[in-house]
Amino acid sequence: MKLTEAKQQFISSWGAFGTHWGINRTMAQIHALLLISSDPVTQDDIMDELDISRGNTNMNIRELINWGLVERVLIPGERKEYFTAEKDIWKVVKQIVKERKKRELEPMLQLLDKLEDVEGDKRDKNVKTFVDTISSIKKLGRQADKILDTMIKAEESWFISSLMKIFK
Amino acid sequence: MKLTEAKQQFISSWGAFGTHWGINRTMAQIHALLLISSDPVTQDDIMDELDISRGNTNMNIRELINWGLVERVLIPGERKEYFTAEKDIWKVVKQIVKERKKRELEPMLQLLDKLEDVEGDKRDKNVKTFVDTISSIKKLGRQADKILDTMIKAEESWFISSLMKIFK
DNA sequence: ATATATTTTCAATAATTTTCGAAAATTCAA
DNA sequence: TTGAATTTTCGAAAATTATTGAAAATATAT
Repeated sequence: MKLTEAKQQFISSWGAFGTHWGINRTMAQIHALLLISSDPVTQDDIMDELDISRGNTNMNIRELINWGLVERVLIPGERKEYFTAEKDIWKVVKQIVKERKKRELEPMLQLLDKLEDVEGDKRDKNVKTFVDTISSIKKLGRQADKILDTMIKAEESWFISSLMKIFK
Repeated sequence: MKLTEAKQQFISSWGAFGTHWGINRTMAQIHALLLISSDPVTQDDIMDELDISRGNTNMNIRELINWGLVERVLIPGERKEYFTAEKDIWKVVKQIVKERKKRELEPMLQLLDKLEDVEGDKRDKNVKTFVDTISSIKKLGRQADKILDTMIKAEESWFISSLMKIFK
């Protein structure tokens, strides 16, 4: 397979992949493009390559910057801004985990805390099922939270080799 | 907080939560409702409770069944079908992991295999960056795949306690 | 300062996804 | 069989989300 074709396939699949994870197609495609670009690229490069409008490109680049996945690069003597993505995939994964934990897991755990002390007789089957479900979700969520914290701080080598020892 | 209010909050947040994960709101809400229902419920119960149409309810129940998260229950002497969700959250998580692994991770790994042997000179910076990125994603993906396999087969007690030992 | 290049914003539009609801199909008891 | 109860399908409508493109804002060079 030719490089050009391979690049296109990667960008397109990464985009489709993103949509399964609540990330919009364009944002994931821009990220893919930056991941496989050896040098920093400009907004116009991205527009050309992906054939999308200036506004759309700009919005999604900013969103990627918010997520901590992309950063601006200043090239001396150049007027335009350049962008580049972190290439170390372990760092990328950790960054995504960190953000999603903050945006999703933590608020969910807070809500579960509140919901768990619903008033009512625990002998009432409805109350019992509700409370039991909520607390088991919470319990698992808290454990996941701790494990993810460790992961976010860990080096890939340490983390993966620890897991591999357990899981053969 | 009253049970009714707590239930509503849980259903609504679980729905919002779902949308961050590529699951549509209604499907997640139906799942939430079933999770906290002590007894099996009918399609009409769900329609009433969530105030959604028959078609929508039916489609999403079927989708939940596809995902292996909900099952039909036959109640002797009753004409209507009843539905119920697995209440053991560890099983729910494993089932979701299993499905997403099959639907997303595995196809992605297959694609990466193909993309990795792109033709071209490895000394070309563009080729090199592409191949390096693809192979590092693949490497991490394969490791994740193995770990998830172990998890899918594991008992919660064993799995979590193993992790907790490592991660304190 | 002024002109020029570049980035950002945002209202309008387009595309996509979700939902509805009524009709068709199926199931099952009599 | 028939007919009532129930489930499923599917085209159209509604809602949501993504994208455009042009104007406004900002930054930089002359």
